[in-house]
Amino acid sequence: MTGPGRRLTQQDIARMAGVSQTTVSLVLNKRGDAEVRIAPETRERVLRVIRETGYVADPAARRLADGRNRILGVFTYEAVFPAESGDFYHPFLVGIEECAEEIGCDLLLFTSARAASGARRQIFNEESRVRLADGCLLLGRTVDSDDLARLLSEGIPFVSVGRREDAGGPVPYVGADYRPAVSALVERAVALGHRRLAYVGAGTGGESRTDRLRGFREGVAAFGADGRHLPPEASLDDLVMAGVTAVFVEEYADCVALARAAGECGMEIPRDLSILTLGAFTRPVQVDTDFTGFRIPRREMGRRAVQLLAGVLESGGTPQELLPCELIAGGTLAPAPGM
Amino acid sequence: MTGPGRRLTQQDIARMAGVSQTTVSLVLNKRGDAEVRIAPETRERVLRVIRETGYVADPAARRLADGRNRILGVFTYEAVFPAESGDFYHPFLVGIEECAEEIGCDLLLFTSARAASGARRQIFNEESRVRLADGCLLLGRTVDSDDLARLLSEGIPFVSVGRREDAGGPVPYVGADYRPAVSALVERAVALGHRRLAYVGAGTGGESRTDRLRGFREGVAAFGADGRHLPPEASLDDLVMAGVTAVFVEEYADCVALARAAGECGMEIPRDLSILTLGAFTRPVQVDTDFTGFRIPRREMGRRAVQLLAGVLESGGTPQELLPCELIAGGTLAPAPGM
DNA sequence: CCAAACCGCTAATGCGCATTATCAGATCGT
DNA sequence: ACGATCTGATAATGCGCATTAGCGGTTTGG
Repeated sequence: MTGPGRRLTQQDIARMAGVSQTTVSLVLNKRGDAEVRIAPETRERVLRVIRETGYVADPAARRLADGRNRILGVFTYEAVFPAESGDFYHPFLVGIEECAEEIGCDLLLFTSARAASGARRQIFNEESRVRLADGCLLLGRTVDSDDLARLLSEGIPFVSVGRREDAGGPVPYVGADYRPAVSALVERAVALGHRRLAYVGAGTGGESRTDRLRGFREGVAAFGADGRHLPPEASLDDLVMAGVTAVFVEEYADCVALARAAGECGMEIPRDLSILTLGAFTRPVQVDTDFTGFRIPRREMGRRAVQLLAGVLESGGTPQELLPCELIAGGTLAPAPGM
Repeated sequence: MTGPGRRLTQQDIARMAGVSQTTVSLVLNKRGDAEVRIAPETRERVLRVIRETGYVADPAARRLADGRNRILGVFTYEAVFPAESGDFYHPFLVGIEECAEEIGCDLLLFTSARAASGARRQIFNEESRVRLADGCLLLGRTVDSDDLARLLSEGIPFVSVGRREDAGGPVPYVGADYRPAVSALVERAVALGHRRLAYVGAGTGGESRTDRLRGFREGVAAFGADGRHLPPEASLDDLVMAGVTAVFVEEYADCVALARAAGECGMEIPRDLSILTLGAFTRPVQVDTDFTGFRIPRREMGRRAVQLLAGVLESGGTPQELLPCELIAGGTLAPAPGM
């Protein structure tokens, strides 16, 4: 095909086709424009040369000239590919990739964004390549609010995967709708006779946690039950002492630990205690216990985030969307003891 | 920080610091150069403005001017994030991301490279953004040899993850060293008294398969046994009839199927038949048995590929490297019946 | 019959940066 | 005191592309 020499430019193509660089550019971009006309014959000639040489425009130059790239940046605060982070990002990425492919965009993963000290990643570091992308997707359990503010003030199009509070202005996001999901779980528990419920977990440290706790409280209020909030380190004893019959556990890991502790005390789940998880179901089938809870629509969130970002790029706006969580019946919710 | 207006350029910084754009650029790049001198005072003044404004250079312009980006392209022939492809790419990506982060590079995933018809991806499509990256990593069970040839002839730095035969020239790669691994498994089997061995699988269609088969044949020759090659669709009966006592199965899925079939016939693994897996994942499957075989060092391959690519970018060359596979004892290899 | 519209194309310009060539002033040597 | 060297900075240029203004030449309308 082409020799090993310098890469082809539009200038080269122009020479070969006996036209100007402008014409090549026009043929390449303005397919059937009204303003500028190109004779069909000329167009064909140019296209033929392009085809024969396999010319491909330099994306950097293109970007510099017109400010577009069809590249979406993906920023995360931890490593994307989970060696140890429990496949947290993975389902999101599946959705993101699917959708990016559909709309013909490439994905730029900002893996280099570590702070020098090996601390947390940061978006606007010295060598940041954010501006190479048309827009960005933000992933992470929590996102630095200063980063959000800066993104906002710089007018960089982005969508956060996960709901975010305002940060010097409304933040575009697609999140999981935890509140009605948790509330619905509370409703089910109450319907099965549970009257003393507990939420075990921080309930703070990120919108997703506060949303869960709010959903719990709303559910308790709406369906009439006693609901208490206990810290993550709450023991099984604490629960039993308080007469709790259904526990809503924020962290999945705590959920498993609690079930194990119960087993060791001779309690049977869910006969003696109902346990509901409000956390991650990465692989429902792999797990030994089939907890009652809900599924976070991670993949759909990824897809939707790309769609929303595309929309922002097209016509601006500040989309905010919450996707429903699908309830999972599971096997750890049973009628309250004595019902 | 900065208003919502146009993004900052070096020109802006220059104005604020009362110097020329050139000076800003020099301060930014030539840290302590001998040719061009900048007064410490001036340098400080410029750096201060940069710090205060949070200026970040436009990567596209940078790239256009000096031809570097610190971006590594990642090309795959299927979707990277496996919803159904059995997590094939994932371990590679873990290693790639780790290492890219270490050397301060971002990753550009060419997700948009689908052919129009939804066919196979192709590197050099009309909108290819390969040239935005300094170099590329190629992932995939098989890689189009025309693509390789073009990559080679265009002088685009790249490293293939997986060994590749020459394609109009030697191909830089890091692969798994299947031959000694399979051969070593053969040795173990022979040491346990097995005399009639079989390789079940295509043995063609990609270097990794041919390498496995060659390793098998070499092992059989070296350690003195009867080794035959059967197609993937070979049945359990075929094996039993042939008096085979140890099967080396190329495809992991076939491995599982074979074990199941054996179980249904009342055979006990590995008492009546030893089964060894050679670890080619093409089709997803539920893992349940702990097969004897070896571990393909996928993560290490990813890491190493990035290192090699960095080396190529630095100083050229055509690295070719095979990484050892770690043998897995597993529970499906036992002494031959009657030993 | 002349001005206005149209046609197909190109020269010129700018995007933001890195780099080269050069320049004005200070310092030096003899 | 005057050319030579050194210092610290800048004007100019180019990377490859997209875009705008405008050019000769032909057709049209009144």
